[in-house]
Amino acid sequence: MTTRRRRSPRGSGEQLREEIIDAAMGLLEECADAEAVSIRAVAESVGITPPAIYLHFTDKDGLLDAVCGRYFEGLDSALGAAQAAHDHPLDQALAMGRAYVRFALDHPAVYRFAFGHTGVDPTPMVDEALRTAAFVRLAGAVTDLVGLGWYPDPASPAEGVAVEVQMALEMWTVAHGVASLMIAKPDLPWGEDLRVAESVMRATCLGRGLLPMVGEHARGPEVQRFVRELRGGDADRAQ
Amino acid sequence: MTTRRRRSPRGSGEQLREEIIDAAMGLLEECADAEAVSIRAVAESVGITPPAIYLHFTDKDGLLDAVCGRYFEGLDSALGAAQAAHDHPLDQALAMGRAYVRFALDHPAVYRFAFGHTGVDPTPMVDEALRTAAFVRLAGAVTDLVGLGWYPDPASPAEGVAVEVQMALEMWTVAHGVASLMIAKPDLPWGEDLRVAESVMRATCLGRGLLPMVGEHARGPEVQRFVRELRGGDADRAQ
DNA sequence: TGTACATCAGTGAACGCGCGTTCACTGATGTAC
DNA sequence: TGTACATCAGTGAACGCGCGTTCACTGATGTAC
Repeated sequence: MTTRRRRSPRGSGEQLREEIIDAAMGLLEECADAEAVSIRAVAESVGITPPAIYLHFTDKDGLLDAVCGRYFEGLDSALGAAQAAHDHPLDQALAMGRAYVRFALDHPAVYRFAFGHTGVDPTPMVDEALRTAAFVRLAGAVTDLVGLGWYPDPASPAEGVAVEVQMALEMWTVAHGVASLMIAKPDLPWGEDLRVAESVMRATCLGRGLLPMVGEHARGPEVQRFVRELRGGDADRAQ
Repeated sequence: MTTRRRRSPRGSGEQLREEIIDAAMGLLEECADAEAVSIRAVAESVGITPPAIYLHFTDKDGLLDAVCGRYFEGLDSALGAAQAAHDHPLDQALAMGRAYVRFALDHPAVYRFAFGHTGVDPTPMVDEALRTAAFVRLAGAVTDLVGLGWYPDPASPAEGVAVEVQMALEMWTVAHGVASLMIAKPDLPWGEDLRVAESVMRATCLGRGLLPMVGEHARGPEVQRFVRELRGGDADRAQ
């Protein structure tokens, strides 16, 4: 049992609420297991009694939702910083991918928890995904790329889904794959830092642009220009 | 309570063991939640009493390990069939990627459970991964591709890890990303069947080969040959 | 073929535990006069 | 400035529950004679 905390003054209920979220997030990371995060453990960690939690959250799910919300806020903030550090949308997209993986690795247990439930929720997941600021941010950079002609519309657009949404989804998939597998299997030969992430994201960006481009007739110079541009700013882009 | 089952004859303890694994796997898929799989629920599903489980497994973890083992057996078998259906190692790699995603989507809860724990286990994970037949199979196809000159050794080999291991790891990452995110967010605009998986895996194969190839000097015809070959057998490769 | 017996797969009841949540309460904080 | 009082953030004790696991047991199965 930690020391008893001073009672909050009248108007500042919000502060304890934040402390509870902090504690829950800390326990989740510490134990690396969502089942170990109990109302009792969170309360003890904050220095209050279990029932006090219910003054700030309707139930345990409410608390865990808040933890996820906190994570996504931080994620969007990290992606925003990564985006702001670059001008070209390709650099922005790659930087956001790196930031995404890095942020996930910094909060592995929360990340696993946030993506460890099926999407059969009350809230439809499409809306949730679109409302997720992080995904919108990524899709924005990809849209800019399409606008620059890097990713021409495919010959056969699939099911009326915009090409930039498809591509943002694929980039998200790749970043998620790296983050998720690095968390699940940290002892695989990942090499130093984000080497694999960098390589696979770059390969996807390159290959994804080339696939439709060479579909009907292989346009040599165009392919080479594309490749040169993608490879051009390596030194600047490497973080 | 289901009907009481006939007692197994003397030598056939193995059969009930398999039935218990089946039941646990079924419950896991049904509830889509590992916490819902209790010893009691499994026992009731099989038609035995809880203590009988302990005649076949040391404890609950032992049972869940066996469930994962069953999954990985099936996965390797599915990948084997996919591989056997093609001659060219690139076709084999892509087919195995598709089979990986398809098999994961067929057992979403088990997949999530198998990848939902950190690798800080007694068994070192590198060994486990290398012993995993499925990964060895994929790495084999990639090794064949390297042998055919599709993926030349990089100018700067990273940390002494063989290029084919790096590439197999990246392909695994991509397939895992698709499977994992499709399971976690089924309502995203994935399109029909494995469209996104097909696209992103193909893009990775293409871009991954091009990245080192154009590193020092952009070799035009070589790039085009590569691209043509990759795109050549579309009709044959589409499942 | 018939009977006594050893084996051991599975049972029934119970254990201790930690959990999420409730409810009547307490007592420090801030306010009205 | 001093006092009585309302508010409400947090407490303490308890609830019912389902869990993993144990242990002495039962009784069908197979075997020895």
